[in-house]
Amino acid sequence: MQVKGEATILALLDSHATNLAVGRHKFLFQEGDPALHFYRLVNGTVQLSKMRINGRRQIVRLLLPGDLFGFEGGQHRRLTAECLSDTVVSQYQSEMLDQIGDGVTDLHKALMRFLRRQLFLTHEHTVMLGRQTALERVAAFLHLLAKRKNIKNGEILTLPMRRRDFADYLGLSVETVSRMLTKLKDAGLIAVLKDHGKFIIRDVDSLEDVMLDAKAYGFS
Amino acid sequence: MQVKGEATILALLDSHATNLAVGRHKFLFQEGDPALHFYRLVNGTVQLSKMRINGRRQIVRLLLPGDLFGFEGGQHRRLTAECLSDTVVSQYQSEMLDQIGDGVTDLHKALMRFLRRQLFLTHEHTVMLGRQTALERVAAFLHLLAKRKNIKNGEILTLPMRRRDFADYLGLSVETVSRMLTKLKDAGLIAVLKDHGKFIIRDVDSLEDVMLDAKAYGFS
DNA sequence: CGCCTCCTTGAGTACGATCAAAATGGGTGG
DNA sequence: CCACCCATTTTGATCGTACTCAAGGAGGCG
Repeated sequence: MQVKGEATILALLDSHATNLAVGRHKFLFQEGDPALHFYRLVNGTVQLSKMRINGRRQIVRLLLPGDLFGFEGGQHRRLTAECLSDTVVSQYQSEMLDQIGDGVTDLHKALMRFLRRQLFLTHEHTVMLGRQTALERVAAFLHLLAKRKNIKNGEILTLPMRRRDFADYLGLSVETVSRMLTKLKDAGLIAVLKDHGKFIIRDVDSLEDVMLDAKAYGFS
Repeated sequence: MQVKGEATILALLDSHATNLAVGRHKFLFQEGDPALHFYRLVNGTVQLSKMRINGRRQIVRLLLPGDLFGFEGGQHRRLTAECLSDTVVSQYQSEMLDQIGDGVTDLHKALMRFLRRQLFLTHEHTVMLGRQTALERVAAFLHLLAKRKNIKNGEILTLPMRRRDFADYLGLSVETVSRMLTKLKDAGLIAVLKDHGKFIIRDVDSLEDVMLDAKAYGFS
């Protein structure tokens, strides 16, 4: 079933494909590039990675022949695609994702957009777990929720999770989460209310700084 | 644009929706359940998690109102969805994902399936980075590639990555990867060839055991 | 042959986990 | 309303895993 599906993709796409040969250690695209195409890996190996400000890198996906990639969403690349070996890819216009099939409903387009966004968000999570310290993770989580819930400095962030859930999201122990919250509290970036699920966000921007590089911000 | 997209989803889906109210700490579904529906979170907070054999848990996604979930793919749930607060969700038949829009092409269906599979794979990666030891990660990576490339005991696994890439995929340092490979070599599960990109896989099943729980297998 | 890159091994350190105990708070029943 | 109990969080002490820094080996290529 899966195989049949992939064969179908191949057949339908091939009439619109441009084939590219790319050398070892060459980049197909890099973070920030405009996202004009998506790809199908024909031969070779490609890795998708993200680079953090402090130079630490996380590879979020390893691609083998048959894999599609480069449609993670958005106008610009949020990932870097590097060829690990001499590689052949088929290249397609990104617009095809919306155009193919005249009867494609808005619903389907929206679902696709949603899935692509999920993929992006999961990649962010991957980077966090692979390449951020405990303090950076806790700061990143609070920052994420503050942004998503549009919470300004001085306002209350409510999240109904217990510390156990908090820890299991961040890949840490309960105790470490608690300690990092205390650190952020002592630094004046948040206040922890008696109701343990509520925090006052005192300084969103500093949370972002800590999230990006706790050491550069001045923590230990 | 994003907002408009989501509003469109809402409007189109609502005619087919069943609304559910679910209490705090109740499960919407658990790993292994048949996957008959997908959902839209109307109110409350839901978390998607995976439990490892040794009892360690990783939350792979936190859902807020407006988020869609439950279409990660496959016949059975690979995630557990737990309500963190009293929650309202709209429930839809999974079949709608394939049926809606008569003009939906095989290409679009295949792309959707592919995206859903990617999401699943990324979740696996997330669990690895959040809740597996260095040795378990290295074993898991070799096991993954051996399976994917259909390599049997005694055969050669070629991966054109350098140790740097290996490490950045696993969220480890180069030195740690090297040490863990040596451990696996000393235990007789692999052999490391002079050409550093090639390994002989000596015992796929044991690699899987180590990947699942290195301590239970007998390491350190 | 010699240089350069990559990998491995070694020594010491540090971050976060684990184990243990104290503090805080919520809920229940008297 | 208060006293008690239980669950949860915080804090403390110790331990262990993986990181960092450093040196040594092994291949590849000119």
